[in-house]
Amino acid sequence: MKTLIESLLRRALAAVAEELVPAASRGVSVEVEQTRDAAHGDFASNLALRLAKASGRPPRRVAEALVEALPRDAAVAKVEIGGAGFINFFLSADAYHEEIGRILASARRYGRCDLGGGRSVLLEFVSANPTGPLHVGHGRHAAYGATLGNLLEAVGFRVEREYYVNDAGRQMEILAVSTWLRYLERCGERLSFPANGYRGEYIGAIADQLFAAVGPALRRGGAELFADLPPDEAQGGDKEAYIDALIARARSLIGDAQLRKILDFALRDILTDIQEDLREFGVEFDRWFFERSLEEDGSIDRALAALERSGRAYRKDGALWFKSSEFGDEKDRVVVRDNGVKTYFASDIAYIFNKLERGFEHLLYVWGADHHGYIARLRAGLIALGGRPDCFEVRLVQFVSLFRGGEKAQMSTRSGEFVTLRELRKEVGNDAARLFYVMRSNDQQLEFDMQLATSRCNENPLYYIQYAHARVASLLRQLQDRGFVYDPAEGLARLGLLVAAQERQLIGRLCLYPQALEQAALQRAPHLLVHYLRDLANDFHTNYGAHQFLVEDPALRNARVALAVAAQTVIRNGLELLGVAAPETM
RNA sequence: GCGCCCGUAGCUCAAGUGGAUAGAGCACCGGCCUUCUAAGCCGGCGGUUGCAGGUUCGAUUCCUGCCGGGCGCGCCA
Repeated sequence: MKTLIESLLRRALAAVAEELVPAASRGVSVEVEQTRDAAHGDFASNLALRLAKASGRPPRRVAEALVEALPRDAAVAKVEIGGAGFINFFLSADAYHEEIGRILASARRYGRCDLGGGRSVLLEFVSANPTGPLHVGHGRHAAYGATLGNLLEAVGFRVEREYYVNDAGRQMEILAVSTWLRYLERCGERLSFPANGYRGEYIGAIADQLFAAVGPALRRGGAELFADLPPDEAQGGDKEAYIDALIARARSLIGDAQLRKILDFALRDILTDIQEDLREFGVEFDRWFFERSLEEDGSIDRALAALERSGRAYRKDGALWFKSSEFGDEKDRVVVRDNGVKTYFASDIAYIFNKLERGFEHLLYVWGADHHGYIARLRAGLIALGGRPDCFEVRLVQFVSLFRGGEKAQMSTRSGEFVTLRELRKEVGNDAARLFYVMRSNDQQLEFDMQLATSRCNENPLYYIQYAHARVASLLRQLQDRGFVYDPAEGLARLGLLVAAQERQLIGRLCLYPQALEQAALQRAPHLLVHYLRDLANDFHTNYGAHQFLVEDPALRNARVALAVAAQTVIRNGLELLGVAAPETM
């Protein structure tokens, strides 16, 4: 509909271009927008305002000339000039009714389009370190990323969802040592737990399983364990140096192979938990990509070699540096430390190299807001490796504050005081969690009110939207109970009977769905879809309260029911993209 | 100090990437249930969009400078 009006305007512009300033009209793009105010019609264009200056005429005069030259079309009932010089288009009722017909005919597919043209997008999200269960912050990433993937698919992109598992590096060794120490406690050793260790209760549970599996085979005495270690934080020392020394000690006492076994034991347990958690949350991944594989298949070395070959890496102070400052980063970054250990950043570069090698046209990352400092350096890596800068996109998700009974809950993986995603889901349910997580703009900090999410009153947008869907289902059941038969074809043919303000409002809102969907997808803004659905539910409830549906007159009855079914269809489609159930009864 | 995000009604948030009179929900006040779910509907109240400039036909939106809040700035991961 929008494109139709744009083409009409373009033809009008071409017709009057001679009379106006030709050079000016050539550079102007024709823009048509939906109006916010019904008094301004359905669509409006600011074309005349934009041409006014170049043509040297008042905007309204330009608008008059354009309207004069506008071709006629059955879908356009009326054209007016409003405000400073807006051209307002009023659509015919038929144009709307045809759209309702498309909703009923397309049903579950309504709103989908091929804007993306099948272009491939690699969507990486969550990617939380497998050092503990997912907490409520990860839940927001999961809900946001999953919804984003659904939206992009709905508008025609081919989306691959990927989780990057950081199963290599120092934090994994800390995990292994933390698990081993808890295991030693199970064996009867008394020891002080390192400040930098993972303190969560889940470590103890893993240690229990480890003990059950291997018995006391990995037990070592406290004396040899702690002899000659540097001071921990509590003793005024450096907790990083202390944990590194502890890792080295563990390795010398039980051997590298055994430490690796403990690491894998803990990793498998935690990762399995994460995978189950996400699956239960309705968040699916096409691929779990392991950081370790980058080292094992030589990807890191290949990526570093590529940098060195192209002169984008150099040696200084015994370390290998990437000249990221040449590509927009604020300073160069170390990729191989002077002790020969590759940095996390080296893995990231190798991973992005790998993504490019796999042929993805667009790389979309969802990161926590605290990672914004990495955007510049990773983009630098991408450019250095030959990627197009515009195929790299990062969406930051701001923090979640959880409130329970007015109390703000603290979240920290190390302290073990966090609230897990699983706990949250259990308390408020998947539907409330999915909706609340994406209800706000991703770059807005989220205050997640668990009491609101569980409340069964109308403060809760989840119930408001779901209730609209259930009401239609209930209506259809009532219809059957009363011996009526719904005739969709007649309903569609009789939509002209629905001329009340509430009905016209609802019809208009329904027709906006494809654009709401497109906008939410292209702006990476699922919250726009939530707001649209809330508004739609509002229009539905208003209309529902204003009219009787199951009336004797079959024409009117079928028309009203058809409209209700169309509303139900759009609500169901929208909720599906959000990963929220559309219940038949409530 | 530098960088990123945010600042809009009493509260929680929108505002289709520069459009027309800045919108919802909650809270507060007042109406509507013997009829399809009152988990609902209708009406009212509520604003110098943090402050000061600038850009232009037009600014919550873009630019500059302040103020306030969050986060980040390692040969950590």
